[in-house]
Amino acid sequence: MNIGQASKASGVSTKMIRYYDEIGLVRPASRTESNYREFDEREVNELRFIRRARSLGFSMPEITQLLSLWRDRERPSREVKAIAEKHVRELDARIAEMQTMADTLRHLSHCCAGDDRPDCPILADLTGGSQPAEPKAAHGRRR
Amino acid sequence: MNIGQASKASGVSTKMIRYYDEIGLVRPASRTESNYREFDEREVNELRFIRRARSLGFSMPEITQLLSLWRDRERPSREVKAIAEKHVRELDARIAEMQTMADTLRHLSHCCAGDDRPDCPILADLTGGSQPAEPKAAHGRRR
DNA sequence: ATAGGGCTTCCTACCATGGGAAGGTCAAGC
DNA sequence: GCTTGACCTTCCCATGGTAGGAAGCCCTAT
Repeated sequence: MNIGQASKASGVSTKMIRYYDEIGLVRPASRTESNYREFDEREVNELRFIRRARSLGFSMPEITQLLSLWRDRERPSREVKAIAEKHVRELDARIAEMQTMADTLRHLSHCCAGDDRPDCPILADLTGGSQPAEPKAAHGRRR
Repeated sequence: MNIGQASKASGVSTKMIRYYDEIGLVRPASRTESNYREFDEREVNELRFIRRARSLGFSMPEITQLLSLWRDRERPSREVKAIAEKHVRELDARIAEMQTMADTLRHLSHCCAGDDRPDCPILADLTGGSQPAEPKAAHGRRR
């Protein structure tokens, strides 16, 4: 199987297959006489594995770990589970962050008339934001 | 005010201030005789604006739009609101995507014993994933 | 006047991905 | 056997937002 067929079979672009090869995520593919990479079912399965893991948001280092566990028939499932759970925690953290952003914006949008007038709580928030702009009344500056 | 002071006052790194300058997000700062950039309160406010908008997840193109609306005292708040709402929709979409990933992984984790044994539904999913691997038993392939 | 720190520009890297060019290779049809 | 077109190879470039660093100029305080 050459790279194009492996690409179709795995759903990973030829670009990315070469890249994974280059960074050592998969073992360097064997080559034909004329220097073409050649792939077998096993390697295609690895590519599919990577594709699926990427689609679940795993980082490349995580995938490196997962791949080596996957190759190891003696692995303790504990280790796989630990990686997955850590990743879930990271996802949850990022979700919470974005949720906070979205909620803030929803609130501001809700308060914004959205008509022809220029007054806009959204811009007001961006202006002042978390920093209270300048106190201006310099003598009694709190904090 | 030179770039270092503007950076402290705005919370934007000098690196990023120069970058925003370079890509034209803020107007090129005026220069002293010795080619130092100089900033006034108004420019520092713009930098704060950008920082706050970044922290709400707006992209640079969106911030470009927001900044120009912010500078325009005649803007209709409608336009600001539209940008914010579009961004909220994008955030929600990305949140939903990540939520799906997290839920999938939570389910798989839940099904994984997480002990010394090698059997692992997480790896099994990554192997077969959405693609049913190869049917192998070729005659009766469901779906 | 000298030291130090701030300023300038320019180059590099990150990460995963894709676009494209230049040139070698294979297979099919004549 | 030769042409054609599809495929392969490597190499370079770009993305986006941020950071690190080097070389060299400038300012200020001692």
